[in-house]
Amino acid sequence: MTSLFAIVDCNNFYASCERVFNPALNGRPVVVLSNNDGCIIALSNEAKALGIKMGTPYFQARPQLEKDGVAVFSSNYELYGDMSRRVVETLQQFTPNLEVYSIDESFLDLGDFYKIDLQSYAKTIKETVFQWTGIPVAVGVATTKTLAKVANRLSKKSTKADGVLVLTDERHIEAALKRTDVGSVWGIGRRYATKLAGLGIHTAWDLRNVTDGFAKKHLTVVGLRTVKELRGESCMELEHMPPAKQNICTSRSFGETLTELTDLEEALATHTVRCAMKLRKQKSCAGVITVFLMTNRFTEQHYYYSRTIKLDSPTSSELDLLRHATRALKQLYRPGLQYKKAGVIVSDIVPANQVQLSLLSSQNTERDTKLMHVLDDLREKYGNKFVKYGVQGTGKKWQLKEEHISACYTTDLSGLLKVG
DNA sequence: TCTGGGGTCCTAGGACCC
DNA sequence: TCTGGGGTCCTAGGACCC
Repeated sequence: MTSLFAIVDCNNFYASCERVFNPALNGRPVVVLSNNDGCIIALSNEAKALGIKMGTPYFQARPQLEKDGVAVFSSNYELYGDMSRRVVETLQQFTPNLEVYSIDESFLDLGDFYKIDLQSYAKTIKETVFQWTGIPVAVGVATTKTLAKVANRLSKKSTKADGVLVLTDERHIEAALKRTDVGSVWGIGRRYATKLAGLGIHTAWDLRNVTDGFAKKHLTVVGLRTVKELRGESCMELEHMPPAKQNICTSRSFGETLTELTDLEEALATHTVRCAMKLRKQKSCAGVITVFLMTNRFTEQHYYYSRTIKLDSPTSSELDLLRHATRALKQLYRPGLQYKKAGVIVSDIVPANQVQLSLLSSQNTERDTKLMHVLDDLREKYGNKFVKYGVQGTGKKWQLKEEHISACYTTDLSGLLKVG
């Protein structure tokens, strides 16, 4: 029984989301910026054609963006998250065996679909998603996830394929792998690509033909799996239910550099609350909390300052976590430093129902748990800003720079009032 | 002046134990 | 002077993904 996977990948996802609600942008170059309007993280095809590169700092690209009339957006994750959900719901019409791999990619298990015409089936998926959501996607089909990724990538490059490529024929696979740089293979990053080039491996086809021993020696067991997948031997299963996260991190750069303890406290308190909410959402508790502060990593050698605290017993209460985060911050803080970013990481994560309570704290814990339920419900109904702590402050100073944010078309009803 | 955020997995080496 | 060997746990660092 051979496996069969499709990967559905949204084209230039964030840029496409902006377009869905602003059709005047069709045919125009569009870019989307990272948090704080820092870097370019998404480009429409027209923007790519202008030679603009992913990851370029906004301030560097700005002259060209203005000259070429590129539409620029701050990232709007509320909008992208909602559009992502719509795409997934559409895909679920095709199969329940689906893995949401990232905000803009899903794997579909087509294990039993060999008998059907895969080419026209994949085309139907693509057309349906566009019809229902307005998001253009590309579909790659193959016997392993890694080969499906290759197919997906090539489907976007060929006008003949037009966003749909089924890669099951051995001759086609060979041709496809010969046309794929080794660095474009899923699992081979920049470092490995450079290393492999030094060893005479330049294409995906070269990589497919190395020995197992070579792969393991130079790329570890992870790379060996990639090589096997290129040969058509499926080593990566579909993951229906993503496992609970083992670390959860919430961090942001500040809109401007901060020096005062109280400003840092406000920012960190907000990150801590969000971290606790993520923790509770996956029904976990954390045994360790780390607070970090960063100064300018581009100009200073020592820019990362962190403090890790082991908790008496794992918790998901933001009251507990706030107390420890504040204590850690006070130990970390040095007057006179120009801080650019702060964050909270919780780790040593265990399922909430497995937490052993220490006898002394159990009464508090029970009360906290009830309180957290109430807070989560209120935030669900009225939004995150509805319930805030004094220590979170007004946030004016540290909040993100978002000079080009679009409206939350899909979730924000107040937008309708403004228009009407 | 400006340069994102949030994750995973593997390996090597040191600490520690018997 | 000499100072085994094997197992486990933890951490830091390095690689990758979107």
